[in-house]
Amino acid sequence: MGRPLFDNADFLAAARSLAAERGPAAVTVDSVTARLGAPKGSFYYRFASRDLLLGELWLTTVLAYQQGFVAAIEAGDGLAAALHTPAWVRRHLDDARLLLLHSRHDFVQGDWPAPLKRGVRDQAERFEGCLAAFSRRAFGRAGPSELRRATFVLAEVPIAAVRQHLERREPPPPLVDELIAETYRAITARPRGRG
Amino acid sequence: MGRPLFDNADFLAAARSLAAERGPAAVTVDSVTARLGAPKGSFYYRFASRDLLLGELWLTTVLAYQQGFVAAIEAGDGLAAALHTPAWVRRHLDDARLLLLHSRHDFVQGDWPAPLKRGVRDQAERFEGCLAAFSRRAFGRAGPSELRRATFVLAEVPIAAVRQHLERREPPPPLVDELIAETYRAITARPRGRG
DNA sequence: TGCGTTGTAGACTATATAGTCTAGACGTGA
DNA sequence: TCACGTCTAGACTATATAGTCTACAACGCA
Repeated sequence: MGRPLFDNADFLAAARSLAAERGPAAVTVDSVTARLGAPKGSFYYRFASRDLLLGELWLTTVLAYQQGFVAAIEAGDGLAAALHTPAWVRRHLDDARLLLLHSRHDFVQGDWPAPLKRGVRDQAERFEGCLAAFSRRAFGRAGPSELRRATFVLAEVPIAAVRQHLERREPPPPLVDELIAETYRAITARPRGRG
Repeated sequence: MGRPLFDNADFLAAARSLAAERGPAAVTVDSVTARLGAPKGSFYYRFASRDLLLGELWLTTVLAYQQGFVAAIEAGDGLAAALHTPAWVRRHLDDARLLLLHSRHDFVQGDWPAPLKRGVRDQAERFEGCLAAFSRRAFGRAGPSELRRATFVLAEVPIAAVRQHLERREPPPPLVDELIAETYRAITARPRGRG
């Protein structure tokens, strides 16, 4: 042997399926290489550490998820942004399990590997930019409480509505979209409060 | 040496604070006994396994949390049940972190220790009973989609609204209650749909 | 054909962890 | 005061894991 039998993508794919099946904690260097039939040396030849593998796994997944969300916001369609979560989940059940059933800290604890830090920061800033843009459009300004409202309606509620179906490995039913949409309308309706 | 220096409650308290600070994974037999200055033998004299400790920790916490929720449902006050989450979180920040920031499976993976199984099952049944009761009252029946709505408005949304504050170790601001209440009214309002 | 680069191969080390086991200290009741 | 039961004490075992290190195989190029 001597020529490449495994590349970065192989390791990432094995890690991805393990994480979807059994959670990020089950993604060990041994389990990944075993699934691939690869020796440990090949793994460490390509990834400096387990953290780098898991960080890359998380980051690529969150970017893929965020893409449609950002597009909806840029198109000025807040409801579509809120409904992006169930839609994406239906198309990418495994990736969704990986991303939405676990926290970022279940992938990499403590400091993130330097090569990924900027990527994570950019991702977060882009997301916050979306919240601010939406906030201005829907609520007229992007102060703290408007941003809090935006987070609630665009992120927290959609993710919460989808979670139990991810746990059961099933696509969220249409009712989930209804619940998200009804909440969206209530929270973005101009005259707020109980009266 | 000889007479009891530590009892079950001591170990549970040490585990509780560790879990709140650093998550259930950080609750190891060594970390718990170290925090207490107790020897390992004392721990295993009282708990058959780490799983038993963590299971008991989770179960007692979820029961404490559920108590106010059940009371609100039995009083026929659905909104109070939805707002119970932020209220309880404010009074028990540490326990709330422990309970709401992690899944049950982060405490005990695989099969639960036999002595706890029944407790967990009863707890789940009681919760489902509440959902059904609320469902009947708010939606007229307790079919699958009404139960799904009930879960959304009584559990998923309140917990989601509170999460980011738990992560920051801060009490949820009043705005969180507003968001939950507005959602509650929208979802339980009689004439549904977009019209 | 020989040599250097790239990557495979897997034994090896270090460390964290759950759980076991034996010794013995202390209090209590006979 | 003695024997026994309760509980502390901590060394010990087994296992999982991240990461290291040395050997060498295959390929391309001179």
